[in-house]
Amino acid sequence: MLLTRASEYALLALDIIRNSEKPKGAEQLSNELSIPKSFLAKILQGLAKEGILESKKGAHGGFVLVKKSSEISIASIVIAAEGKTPAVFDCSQYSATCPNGIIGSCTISPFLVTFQSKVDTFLQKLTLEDIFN
Amino acid sequence: MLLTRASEYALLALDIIRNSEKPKGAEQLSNELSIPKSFLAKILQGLAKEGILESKKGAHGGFVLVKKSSEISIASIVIAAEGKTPAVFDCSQYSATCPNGIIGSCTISPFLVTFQSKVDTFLQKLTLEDIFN
DNA sequence: CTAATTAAGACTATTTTACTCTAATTTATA
DNA sequence: TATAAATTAGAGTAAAATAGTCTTAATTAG
Ligand code: SF4
Ligand code: SF4
Repeated sequence: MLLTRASEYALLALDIIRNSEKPKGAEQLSNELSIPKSFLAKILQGLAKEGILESKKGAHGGFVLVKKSSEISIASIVIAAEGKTPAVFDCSQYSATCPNGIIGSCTISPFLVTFQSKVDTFLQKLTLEDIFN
Repeated sequence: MLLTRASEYALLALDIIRNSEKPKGAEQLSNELSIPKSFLAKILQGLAKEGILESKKGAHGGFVLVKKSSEISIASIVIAAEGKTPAVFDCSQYSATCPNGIIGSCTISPFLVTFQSKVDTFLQKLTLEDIFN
């Protein structure tokens, strides 16, 4: 699985948030989507940290979009939700996790790197607006 | 992670096997690649079942390629190694695992399906020969 | 016959994912 | 200014997937 629940929940929540005038609270979103509140809250906090959402504390608080849908890439959302960019494989980003220490001379490494870059590009080019239209 | 160790080991092993005249045993491969023998054996058995490798039992046995490298898609290897096609997400193949039962009306499902199909196509078009050249 | 090898399947260990819980902080508004 | 409604932070837990192990059986070249 390239994506986890975190990305799913982030995208589902963002679709609701972008269609709302007022800030949407974590509890309200979790009800509408039938997903665990604490978990969703965590994810939304992550999106806020990355500057995708603005969070308003206190009564009548909640989350609102800061940018236009067309200015938010799916890549940025997924990275914020997962805490890292989704990897095709351990070493597909040269993250130095080769158990054999053979990165560089590995026969399949070039394939993995190309594959990863295809995925990266796909996600970077797509925006929130794209996927909901 | 879209791919697991099983795919990595399968590909690394296949590169050695295709460059060998004689059948390659699981033990020999596991030594050359420094990967656990039992685990590799399991994976090779899977490749044999899918008709990617031929296995020869008994003394001087081992594994050989049955088709030409250019006739073996990476997709078929990965499917054999993983036991299933690598999924972008739970529901990206309409495998009916939607916890909300909203497949069909889900706002992000179209995106997931397109993403999955991009990945599928990429892996289907690539052959063993391609990635080692 | 026998040593070398694959086959099959149950089992275990490790890691990652998917949460949960509690306490602290902020803020609109009554 | 008190209060209730929210986010924030971080530790902790449960479940699932990954990555392996082990043992026994079946083949087969020599
Ligand atoms: S051996 Fe190759 S594929 Fe495996 S981790 Fe190292 S670089 Fe990556
Ligand atoms: S809600 Fe949408 S994304 Fe989530 S599992 Fe169901 S169909 Fe897939």
